[in-house]
Amino acid sequence: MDELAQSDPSPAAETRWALARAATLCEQRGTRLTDLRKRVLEIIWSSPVPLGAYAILDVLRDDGRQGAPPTVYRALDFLLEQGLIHRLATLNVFTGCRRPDSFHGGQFLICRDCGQVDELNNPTVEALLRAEAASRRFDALSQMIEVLGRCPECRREAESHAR
Amino acid sequence: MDELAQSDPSPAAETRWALARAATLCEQRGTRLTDLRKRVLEIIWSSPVPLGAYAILDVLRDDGRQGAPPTVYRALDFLLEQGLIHRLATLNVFTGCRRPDSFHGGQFLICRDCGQVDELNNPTVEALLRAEAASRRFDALSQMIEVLGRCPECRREAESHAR
DNA sequence: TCCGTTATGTTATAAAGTAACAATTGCTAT
DNA sequence: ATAGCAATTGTTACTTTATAACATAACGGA
Repeated sequence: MDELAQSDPSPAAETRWALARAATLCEQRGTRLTDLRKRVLEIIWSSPVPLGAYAILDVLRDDGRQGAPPTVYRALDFLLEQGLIHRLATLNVFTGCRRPDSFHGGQFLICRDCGQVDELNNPTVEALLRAEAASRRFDALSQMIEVLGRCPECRREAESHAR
Repeated sequence: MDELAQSDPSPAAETRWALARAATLCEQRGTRLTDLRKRVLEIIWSSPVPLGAYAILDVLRDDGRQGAPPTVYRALDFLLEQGLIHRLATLNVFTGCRRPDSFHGGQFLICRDCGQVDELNNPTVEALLRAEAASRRFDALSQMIEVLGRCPECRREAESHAR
């Protein structure tokens, strides 16, 4: 199992899957998924929308844990390095990665209204961009694709209000 | 003329082209390219690398102009709305748009080392992403693609140092 | 020329991210 | 087991990026 199934599992099941997968991957790689890092990953997966660093920090504090910004940012850096989360630069938020086994560029649909995110996986797009880079002798290290717009629910919502 | 020629004009010529094009477009659209907005656009085009808002503000102050952050951000908002510049979210910087006539998503190669930026224009990628969005009933408003890596010069540089 | 709209000036503050150093934890080799 | 080293976390202070709110000025049509 290296990809989260598309069968729309419950959020709690997704979170369990992500944590278990992360633990396995870190063990294989000889990196340490500490309590703090695991908790940050859990917080990210437990949220229906991507969270900013300070929102994560608030949850940690609610846990009763001590913490300052560097606490969160260091955990986030680790999770990013391990490919367990993505950072959405246009919104300064973080979201769990659904295919943490293969390092890959992020492809996201981001709802401008509700903040929900859908992760795409279009290998053709990735290949085309790699080819564009190569043709310009550019050494591509990472790809980030962020499509901003409106998710189906918010779209329906907006249309019903318009009437 | 609706696209900056690929024949590698001088930076000064590029800047002149961009300012003239912007003036025409704004007139056509009935929007006002004021002195401040024009100057900010000129500052952006005159720089070999994309600039952050505060770097632009520094130049404005060197001009002898009064100014605070909102001064710059408002001008930038206008230029973004008009499609005259792009914002590179991963770096919090702004760069001139080479095809300001057609609103379009940005596709960029960004050099991690020197900060230089190359704007791509791959309609296939754009169409594929639009199709992905549509198949999920997602209403796509804008696409942002940022490929981070190393430009040919910095690549050569790095390789020569490695020896 | 008056008036409403749009743009800019100004002050203050919010939000996001990092530097630097101290304290702690965990692992390894004796 | 334990000394010593490396990795992680705690803590303080700060930098950078961005916006809110309100005052002033410029512009453009009745």
